[in-house]
Amino acid sequence: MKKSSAAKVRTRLLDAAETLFAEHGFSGVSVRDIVALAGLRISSLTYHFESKRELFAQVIERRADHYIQSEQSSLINAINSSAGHPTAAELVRSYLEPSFRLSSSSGDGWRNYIELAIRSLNARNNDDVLDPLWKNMVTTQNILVESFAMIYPDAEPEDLHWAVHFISATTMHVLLQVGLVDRQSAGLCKSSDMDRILEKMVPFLAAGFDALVGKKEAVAHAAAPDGKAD
Amino acid sequence: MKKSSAAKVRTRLLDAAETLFAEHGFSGVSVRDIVALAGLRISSLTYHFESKRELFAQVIERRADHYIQSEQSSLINAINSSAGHPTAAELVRSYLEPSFRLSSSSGDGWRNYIELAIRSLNARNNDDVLDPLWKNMVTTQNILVESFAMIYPDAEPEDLHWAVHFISATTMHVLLQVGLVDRQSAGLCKSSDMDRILEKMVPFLAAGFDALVGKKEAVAHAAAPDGKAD
DNA sequence: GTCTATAATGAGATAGAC
DNA sequence: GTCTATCTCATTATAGAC
Repeated sequence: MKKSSAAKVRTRLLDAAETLFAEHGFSGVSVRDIVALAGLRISSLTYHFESKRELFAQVIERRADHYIQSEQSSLINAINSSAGHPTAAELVRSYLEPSFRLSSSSGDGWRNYIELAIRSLNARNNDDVLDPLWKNMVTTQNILVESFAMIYPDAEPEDLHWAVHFISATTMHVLLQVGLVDRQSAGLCKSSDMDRILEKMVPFLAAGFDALVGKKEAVAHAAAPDGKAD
Repeated sequence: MKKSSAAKVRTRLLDAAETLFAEHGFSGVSVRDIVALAGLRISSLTYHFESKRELFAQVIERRADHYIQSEQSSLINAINSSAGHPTAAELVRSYLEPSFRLSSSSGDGWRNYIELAIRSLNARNNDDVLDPLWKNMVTTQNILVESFAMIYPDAEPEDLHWAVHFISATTMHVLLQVGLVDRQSAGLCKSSDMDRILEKMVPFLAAGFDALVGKKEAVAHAAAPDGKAD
């Protein structure tokens, strides 16, 4: 019962830390809170991780590769499966889908992780621990930019970056599942209903993208059925 | 030098707290940090504010009315000045403009305040201190929903709320000025360039809105040049 | 590997001189 | 109104028994 529960204790500590960090942030949580939730003692935490900060680092690291890979392979898959010419809506959907699916998967683990990652990356104070996550996020964004560049070959690079900026901004905030929309709509919309949000968000963002980047001499949303669409 | 600097000391403490809370969050800052930045002693803080939490509450409260009023009056103004029939782009612009203007106004005060407010509201753990801010945010959102309902009378209420959700999500994240777009574009776009962002963001969001809400039996992104557009 | 016990430091808040 | 000095408690981390 010692060797096998060793790994399990480690996992329990990571899970507890993930939950609490997601809820209250790094500074808002004490190691006492963490070991209490895990049903352990402080010294057990120090045995498996050398410090609170190191524990945080490993919480971030644990799911990082899986998360990044899900996003990037989904994008690459969308490009390949459409013979290198996906629609804007397909690209947006393939960008959103992995995060949304993971965030609403069973258990709170992935939701907590995604919220923690987003809040950490959005903080002003950028801990070195987050550097790999940052780097991979930049890569993902650029895959999206380059994918869009393929279907909008005349677009200004600046506009592509702004559009992707807006897409990721919306995405990151939506993934936080802040309850504002629940309250403003008196319960008609739920910020946790990721399926419905995906359905509504894809056309919203695709049209925004087209308006910002796909104009040139044609108008975006009015009568201009030339090329582009098929 | 005592009476006149009394108010100034209070302000210095509020300013220091605002700056540090915006940078590191409530839990990430100690009262020692705050009084150090203000060039004072802890007991001075306790004299003017009874506790750290009370200081935080007054930081939030200090600019709340001005902030909320700017947003709401800008929206109401947009409706009135267009004789009750503004365009989607006008509405979006009037929604964004006050926050953007304040955020990039001289000094860091407003930028810090807005970031602090957004991060606090987006936290899972909702302190009672934020209740008035929450309430006013919901009101603002509903003004926007109702304004859009005027120009899209056939829209489903649910879609209006989702669209406003996406608009506010983008806005809140953009206002945080996270440097992702700076890095992904290698400096071509700056997340602090609020003027340029406003210029690009208005058509993006307006088109997204139109695609989500302004459709009905027509298709969103393909050739369907009937009615609607004029 | 996990425990109890405790060290060492930092936290928020207060007392009382001036 | 602001200071110095201090209280009290919570925090991270470690020592050493088992």
